[in-house]
Amino acid sequence: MSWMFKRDPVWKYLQTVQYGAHGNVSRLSYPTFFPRFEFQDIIPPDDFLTSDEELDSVLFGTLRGHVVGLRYYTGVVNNNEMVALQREPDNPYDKNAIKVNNVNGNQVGHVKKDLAAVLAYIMDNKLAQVEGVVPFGANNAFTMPLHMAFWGREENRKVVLDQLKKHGFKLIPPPKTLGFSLESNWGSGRAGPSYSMPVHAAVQMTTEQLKTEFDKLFEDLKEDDKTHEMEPAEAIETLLLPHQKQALAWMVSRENSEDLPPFWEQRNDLYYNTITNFSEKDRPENVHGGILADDMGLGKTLTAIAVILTNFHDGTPLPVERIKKNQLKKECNVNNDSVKLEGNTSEKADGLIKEGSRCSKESSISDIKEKNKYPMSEFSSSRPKRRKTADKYIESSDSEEFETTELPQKTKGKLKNAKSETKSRGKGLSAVEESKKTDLGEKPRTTLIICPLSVLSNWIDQFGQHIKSEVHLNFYVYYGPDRIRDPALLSKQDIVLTTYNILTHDYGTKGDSPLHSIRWLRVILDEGHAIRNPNAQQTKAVLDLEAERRWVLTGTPIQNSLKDLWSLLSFLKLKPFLDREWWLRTIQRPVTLGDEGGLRRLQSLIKNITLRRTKTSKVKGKPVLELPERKVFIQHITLSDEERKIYQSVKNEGRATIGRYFNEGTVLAHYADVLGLLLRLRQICCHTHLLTSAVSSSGPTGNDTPEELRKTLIRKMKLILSSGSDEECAVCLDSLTVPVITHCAHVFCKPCICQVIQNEQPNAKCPLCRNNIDGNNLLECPPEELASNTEKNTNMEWTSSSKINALMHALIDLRTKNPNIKSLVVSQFTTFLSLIETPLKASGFVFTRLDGSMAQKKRVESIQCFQNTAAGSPTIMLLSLKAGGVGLNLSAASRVFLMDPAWNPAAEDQCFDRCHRLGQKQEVIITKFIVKDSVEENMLKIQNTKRELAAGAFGTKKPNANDMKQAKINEIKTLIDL
DNA sequence: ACCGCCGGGTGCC
DNA sequence: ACCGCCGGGTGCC
Repeated sequence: MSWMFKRDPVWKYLQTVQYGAHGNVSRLSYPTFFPRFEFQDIIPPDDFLTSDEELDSVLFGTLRGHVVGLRYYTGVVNNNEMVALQREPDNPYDKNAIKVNNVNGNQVGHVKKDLAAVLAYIMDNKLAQVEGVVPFGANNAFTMPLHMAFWGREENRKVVLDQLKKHGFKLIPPPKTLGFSLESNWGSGRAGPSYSMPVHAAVQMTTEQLKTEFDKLFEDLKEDDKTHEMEPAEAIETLLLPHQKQALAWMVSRENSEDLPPFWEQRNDLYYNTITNFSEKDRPENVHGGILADDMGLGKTLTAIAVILTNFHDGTPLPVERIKKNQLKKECNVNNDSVKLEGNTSEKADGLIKEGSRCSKESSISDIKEKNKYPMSEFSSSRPKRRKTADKYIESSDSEEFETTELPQKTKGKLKNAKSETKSRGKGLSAVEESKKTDLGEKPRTTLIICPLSVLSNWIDQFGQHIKSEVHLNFYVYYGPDRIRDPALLSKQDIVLTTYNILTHDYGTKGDSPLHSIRWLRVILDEGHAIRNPNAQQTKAVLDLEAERRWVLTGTPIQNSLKDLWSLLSFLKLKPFLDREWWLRTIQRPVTLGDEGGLRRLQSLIKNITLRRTKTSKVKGKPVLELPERKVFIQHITLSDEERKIYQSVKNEGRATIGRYFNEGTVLAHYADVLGLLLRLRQICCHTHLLTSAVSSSGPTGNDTPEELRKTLIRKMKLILSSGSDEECAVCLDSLTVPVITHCAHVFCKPCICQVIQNEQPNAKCPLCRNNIDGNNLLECPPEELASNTEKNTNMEWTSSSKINALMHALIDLRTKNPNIKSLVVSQFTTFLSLIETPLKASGFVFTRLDGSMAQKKRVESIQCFQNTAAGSPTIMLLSLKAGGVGLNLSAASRVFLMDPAWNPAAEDQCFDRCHRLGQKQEVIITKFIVKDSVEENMLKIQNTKRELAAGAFGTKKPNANDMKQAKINEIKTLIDL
């Protein structure tokens, strides 16, 4: 190994945390100040992730020391290169030992032991984060100087200084200007060039400036490499819009690019990282991928499909022409195989081929739906019929035969096996291609797409829609209990589609994850923000995938926090950010502290690897998308006297209680009760019958007996589940499946939390609050109780409500004016939707329904039924606010009736966008029903505050626990007019 | 000389 | 390490 003598003093940051090469991951966990359920309703969960402990750090000062024992280790460093200090408590010679590693994680040496003695104490007790830079790293045989900066919370400053003093060390105080951007003017020795102080002192930008700067990050469409357009492969049937062609060109160029990754340059025969001053002989791989962060509805799925087919192999598209030419021949092959299959296998295989040769789009879709309708095997019993067939199929076919899902095609679709497909394509290829194929045994050829379950069917549909019918792709939907777990066969596919849950589940079952034993050509994460929680098993499962090209598609990018961006970067495997320390030192902290250099780096990073267009972005002066207008109307509702009476009595009673909490200063401790009251009020605004299903708030509980505790926890869980918030599991970040509550009152999916407990045993901790948890202490929601609640309602004699009257009036009016217009009727309360069914039926409306409780198969049916524009198709969809994912397309509707306001305006907007999206031809009119003089009006106020907050939320220091507490208390006051 | 000084051996934690 | 430190050899000027 060798190293450089010269380097630019570009960014000499002396800031870090003492994470080791792979970090102290538990510090990434959510802050623990409050139980999660207290906030989830009003402050979006993202905020939990952003008030980071590191951001509270201040610079205590710097210190000089020495790295010793260089000759025993291979790690080398340049002058002025950043190094990581890592505790090594198990060192047999000194329990205080501290390793010094270079950016690559190779050990350079140790901190000299007298200094290590005090540093170990500071690091072990997390009194400060110690970060190192080696001013003269090059050409040292035995020792080298080390500069350290100590960062920590203000309250720890004194103890750190005292400790150091006790051992005879004294920190050099930080320059008064600002701590974060420390110019290292410690040069002038013999080992390297000297550095002058920077001409300009570090500048701290104002919040305003920061925000403006951040906005600029994405406004760089004018760059050449992003305005270039590219025609998709011939195999793509759909015409791409200009912005999609731009994305295609950019993505293909990124995949094929041989450029160095951002912040790397070649210097002589070495590759040099300009941020950390690290250099090495091996050329760092560029990310053959990136982040496509276009707004929802700009066609990310189509763009991704175009990339797959256009940059199919070695930078060339899927050869459509040959396939066309050989169409006849191919049919022959298929038939041959069919004969062969018939000989040794079941009627199923026979059916596959027969069906394949002349099946309609419908039958093809239905077959895919067949495959996709089961949830993960763990969560539901498999369907015996199907399983039997598949088993038989696998058994009878030695090993080669493989069930491949053909895409739904407009004209025809096929189901056949991979073997026949490989053969037929082989014959269609040129000699060159053919020869490649033989040694292609090792060469990855398969694209893996991972998406949330909610958009799985969307991907299948879109492949069907956008690819010409004569094109044949080996496409396998790796989903359902019968999924074939054979890496050899999966790696012969062109495309494998699966969900995060399947991936995570397979990953959890050790040694049995075919997806992890394959080197993929390309991995595409749809809705990539799903991996924002670095602790989640799901994230680990994703990060462990091997791939040459990596893409993240996300409609809700980086907006939330820099942390999210780091998750994505670690998936993209962009050096040196795989290790969070370098990310924190060089970008996250500088940016959050308002440092210009940090922002510059962030900018060039984002410019390099992401493409983002919003609905209002322009291509050649024209908006990317010309969507019809969207109008939001608020219709005020006056409650009937009877409703008002009930409302007031509940409100007065609740206000008295909560007023008491305010006086006692225990509002937040009784947050569940506050939520309960608000929930009841919101329900009354919709329909008084909803009230009966509300969980009655029992008084203060001594909850000493286990049974009492159990009841309290179950009550809390039910409240959380029924309060209309989009409670998600903090482990998988997906909707809760089989919700369970821990003794520390946090709700997770049962499978997720069980996994966590298993992994961390014997000392498993709650991912949210780090309290100890025990698999035996998880409480499930008794399903019969949930069921009885809904039954109670259905047994009640139906009556209308002011809101229902208003809705029906509007719907009937609309039908009179234009019977073809379709509407979404949206509520957070599914029981309310049920109540609405009665008058809809009575008035002769054809309607369908979509809510979270429906099985995947029923959802898909419901969506297709509604999207169908044929006469007699439903004109109304009853939609629960959070049903379906971002990808849900309900563009057949042009009216939305929002029956009750949501806490989070973003949730409402997302819901509106399900019909106000690509494909919408009509003006979209949204009506929000808001009860006058009620909690609903107050919710609107809070929504506005939130919108303002979200607009200016980036980059600055996040509110701390106290700020949040105060904000919360203010919200409660607003909500119940206190 | 229970010192100083010399010079060889030696070297992370 | 062109150092520091150790410990043995040595001892007026």
